[in-house]
Amino acid sequence: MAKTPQASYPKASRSETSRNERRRQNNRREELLVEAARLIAEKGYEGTSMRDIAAAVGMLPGSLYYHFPSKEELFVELHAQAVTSINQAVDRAIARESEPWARLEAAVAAHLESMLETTDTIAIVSPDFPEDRSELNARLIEQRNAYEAKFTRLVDDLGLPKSVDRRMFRLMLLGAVNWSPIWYRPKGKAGPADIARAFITMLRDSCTP
Amino acid sequence: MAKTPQASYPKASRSETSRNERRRQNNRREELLVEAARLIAEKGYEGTSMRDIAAAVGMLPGSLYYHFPSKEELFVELHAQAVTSINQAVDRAIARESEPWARLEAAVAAHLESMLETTDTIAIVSPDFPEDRSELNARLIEQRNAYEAKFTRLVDDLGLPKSVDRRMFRLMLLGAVNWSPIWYRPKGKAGPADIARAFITMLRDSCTP
DNA sequence: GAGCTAACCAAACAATCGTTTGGTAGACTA
DNA sequence: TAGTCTACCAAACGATTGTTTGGTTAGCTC
Repeated sequence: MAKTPQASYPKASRSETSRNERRRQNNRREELLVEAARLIAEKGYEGTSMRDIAAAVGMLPGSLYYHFPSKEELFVELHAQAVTSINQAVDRAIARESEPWARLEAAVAAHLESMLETTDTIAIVSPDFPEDRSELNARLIEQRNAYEAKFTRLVDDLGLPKSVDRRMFRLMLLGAVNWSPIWYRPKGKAGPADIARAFITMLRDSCTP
Repeated sequence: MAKTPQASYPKASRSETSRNERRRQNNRREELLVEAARLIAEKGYEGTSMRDIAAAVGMLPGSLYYHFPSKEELFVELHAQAVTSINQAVDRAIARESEPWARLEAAVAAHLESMLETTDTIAIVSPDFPEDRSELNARLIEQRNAYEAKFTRLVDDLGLPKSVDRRMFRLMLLGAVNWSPIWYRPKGKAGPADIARAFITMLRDSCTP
């Protein structure tokens, strides 16, 4: 009973024998999350019913509640998974660069790629839940805080002139990036890397000749 | 039976006497739209039921269908109203300026003010409907096309160097602007005009010293 | 092979959803 | 004053929602 692990999924067994961890356990759970992500990305949170998710994996609606205590909890876990995934992708990207502007551009490109290429992430990182579901929103925002702090650091490292508001700089860049799923078309000639380069270039270099 | 006028609301009368147009008609209809906008801005489209809207104006749920043929149609009209409102606000704003960058900044400020100050417009202009409701989305996009074309013209007038992709410029700016309701807090010291100035400054002037 | 439990099935629950149908009070027209 | 039409009320319809409850089976340990 150490610091309330709160594992909603069944524990491996009572014995702590590390042999054969997790046994046959959580088989469909991962598959469930994948299908749920796909459906929610396509039809939205409200537009996707528990029956839809269950049918996608060939289960009955009630069976979902063996794996997740509620629909909201399912989404929170989905959101956490998406944030972790993007976080890792961004970390790998900025590790390859050293120059500050190049690092920021790589981070933006990785963020864009996660949102635009892997369809599952769309509408998850940018869930735009209505305000009245405040407790849900609070948990989602908390999950994203560490991620956004990473961009604060990247912007700080740019050594911008003091006349430039660094917070506004970050909000403008991330806003433009997060909005891109709205207008992005996969068949277009501009991929994530192109968009990232264009955005960074417009901020770094002056647009007035 | 001329080209299917399809007026869902009742015609003033059979006679075409222009005296006393619209009589006492459409009394609560306007009030209905106002309350619907307020509720949808607060709880989202799916989160707002026809019963909620009816209760807000003191009517019974079924009575809404005297004014609107469906919930979707109600929203489409709401969206059209919001787009028109923003359109007019932007027009008034750019009419006061002559220098191209000042005109663009004024347009952005007006757009931001419409989204951030008048709460009714939030989540209406940026409805982010799931993809599967394609026919609804198509109609909303059509309503916004004329509005977005206005920004295309404003950007063209800037006389940007040929190295700058004007489409990307517009998408970046509008993306950053449309995302701002996510992080904007009314009690903050940066109002719509401040945000507009910051965004435009970062694009016009170089961020590298 | 007895016992246990993870991982489901089967069937319902109450609530809510958008919408329809039939009726009606009151203002207006003729 | 009779008739018409607007702007609702009253009550339901069927469908769908998230969720619960009790049973069942297959794989594991002992």
